[in-house]
Amino acid sequence: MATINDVAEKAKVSVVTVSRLLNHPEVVNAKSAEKIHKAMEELHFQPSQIARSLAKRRTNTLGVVMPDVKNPFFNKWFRCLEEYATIHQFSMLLCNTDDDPEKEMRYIKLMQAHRVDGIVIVPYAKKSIEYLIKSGQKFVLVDRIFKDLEVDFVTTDHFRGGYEATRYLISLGHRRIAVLRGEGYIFPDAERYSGFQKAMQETGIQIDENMIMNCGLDEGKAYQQTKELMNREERPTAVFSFNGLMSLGFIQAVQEIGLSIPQDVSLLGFDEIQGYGIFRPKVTHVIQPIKSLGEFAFDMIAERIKKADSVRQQIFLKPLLIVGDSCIQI
Amino acid sequence: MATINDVAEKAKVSVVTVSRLLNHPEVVNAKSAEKIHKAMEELHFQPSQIARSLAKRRTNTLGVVMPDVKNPFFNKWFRCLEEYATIHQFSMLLCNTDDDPEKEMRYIKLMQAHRVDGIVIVPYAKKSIEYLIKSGQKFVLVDRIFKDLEVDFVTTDHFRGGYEATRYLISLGHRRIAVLRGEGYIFPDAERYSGFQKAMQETGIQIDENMIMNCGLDEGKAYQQTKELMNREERPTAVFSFNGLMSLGFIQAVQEIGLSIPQDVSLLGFDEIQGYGIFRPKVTHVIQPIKSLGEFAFDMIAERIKKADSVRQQIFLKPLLIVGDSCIQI
DNA sequence: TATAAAATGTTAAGCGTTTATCATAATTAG
DNA sequence: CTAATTATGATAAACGCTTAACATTTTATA
Repeated sequence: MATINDVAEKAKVSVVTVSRLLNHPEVVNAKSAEKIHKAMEELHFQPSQIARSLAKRRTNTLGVVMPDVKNPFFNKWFRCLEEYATIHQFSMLLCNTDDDPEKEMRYIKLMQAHRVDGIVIVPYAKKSIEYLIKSGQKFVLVDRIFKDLEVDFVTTDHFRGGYEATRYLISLGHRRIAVLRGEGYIFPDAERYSGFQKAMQETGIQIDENMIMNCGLDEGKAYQQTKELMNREERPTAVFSFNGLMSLGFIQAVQEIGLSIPQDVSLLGFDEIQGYGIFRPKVTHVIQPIKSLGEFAFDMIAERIKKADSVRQQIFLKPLLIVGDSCIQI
Repeated sequence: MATINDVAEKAKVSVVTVSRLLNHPEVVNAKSAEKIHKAMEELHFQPSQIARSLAKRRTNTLGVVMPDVKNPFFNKWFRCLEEYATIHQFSMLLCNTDDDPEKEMRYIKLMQAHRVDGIVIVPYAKKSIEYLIKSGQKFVLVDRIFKDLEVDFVTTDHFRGGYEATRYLISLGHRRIAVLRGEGYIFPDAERYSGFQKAMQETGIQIDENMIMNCGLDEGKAYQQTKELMNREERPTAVFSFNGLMSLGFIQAVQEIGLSIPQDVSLLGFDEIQGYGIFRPKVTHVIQPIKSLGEFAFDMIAERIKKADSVRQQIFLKPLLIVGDSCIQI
């Protein structure tokens, strides 16, 4: 591949002028610029980001470390981040940890070896974050945070999401509310649950611990738990499901049992279901401002890259309750 | 961040020895190796991939250019590729084209600027591939190919998938078979349809063009088309849906109309449905060897990187028909 | 202990850029 | 036409590593 020298030669200017055009186009005059551009075209020249990175100590690339792009929430978020970052001339190195602490650590170090300018991470282990801090790495946390760590982050206000959803169910007259939740020690899940608790307490409703179902992460577990739950003598009148996949498992199980939503049980879900647009009844659900989660994440890391000592930012974004037809007044 | 010089100094060896350890560990003896490793640890040293890349003219990174990670098929594939590539010490720069030719072109050039060792691409525009060829870029095509282009590729044998699925439906006695297809000019879709045609012709069944429904890409269109299709006087006895999202749209529409699968209509889908594991009836579907698509893609590009003149590889992988309960004999 | 082999060091160039400094040339203004 | 501006050039060092060639030291072997 052609180098800057080849371009200079072909355009009959010095390499310095070419470099100037690349980095400070305003200081080279129109004629030269044109000659150089022409030479670049002809040679299919693309300045080596590698060499530039080395010289400028800036790679213009971001490391994105997340649990799993297969997860619909994360892949939507990633796309938003990518789109926004691309506009700002950043590329992304992507890796998936599967919530495995060792992978997470390994990948973080890999990103550092690549000298990414910053890391955007949806973390799993606190230890990883402590390492990031102590190694002086610039980074921002997304979605999952650690309350006692003084770092930049942007996340949905999961507590509020859980709270408002629950209040909504209560306002419809529901008292026996079941919860399909995931890994309780992960921030979003824990917060949503706290929100749920608060709403229940505030309104003086006793939480029935037997109706708090732990469903891991996938729809299979939620499906099984639902079968068990809905075949009890005393069924819940409403179910609050903590993510889209669980909602799916719930719906399927309920259908098989021969019950219907919302006549027999109301459903309120967190996040969307893949292909949800056509589901009937439309499920009432809490959505997260995914686009903003991507854009804030970028803005924050960009800011931090610009000045290491810029003020710390901790942003909680408001979730939104989308009312469908899956919850009824009782 | 510490450099190789700092390490050398701390370990009281020359930089060359450190470099040797990094690149040809077999030539440095155990004691020195240990000293150096210790120094690296203490300094949190990570060799700069940037500097290494520049010196070695090798980045050990792959550019992955694909339509959209949000697509369940692609994100599964990407994960397989990532996992396998990581084992072989490759990192991945990822970008999504949304099947926009201009984005595709821009991203390809971006990858080149980053001097990726190779590009793995699920292409959209033929023009992009022609550019790749003429610029001497090393690359492999995945899933979507151009038959008249002499390049490395790995893809599912979509023709065979379409053919075998159709033969299966025919073997169950179906004659009025409808197809929910997507963008016909994209290779997989076109091939699946050709396979369908061949099977129909071979068995002397007339294709009813009115039952070939174009559904774009999303479940919404498939949903609408299904509603139209299934409300006709003469309904198909079976439907062959070309992807998971469409199957979803179909299922929902059929349910709403009040028909059931497979009693009123059989369904055979290509690819899986998100959360399909719990769907009842289990839908009969053709699956692609996603893992192999990832691993072959990597092996091929790795081979090509090793020797530019290695023999061209064009691989068609066998799809697999998974029989569920969504198709019945009539 | 002499000799061969293995490990390390020294030096230097190179990868493709950027950037600073200073000098010179071209253009514009007065 | 001269002085002030503006644009370019020449030169060189730097970014952090690799690699080759050769010299020297250390270790193992006979």
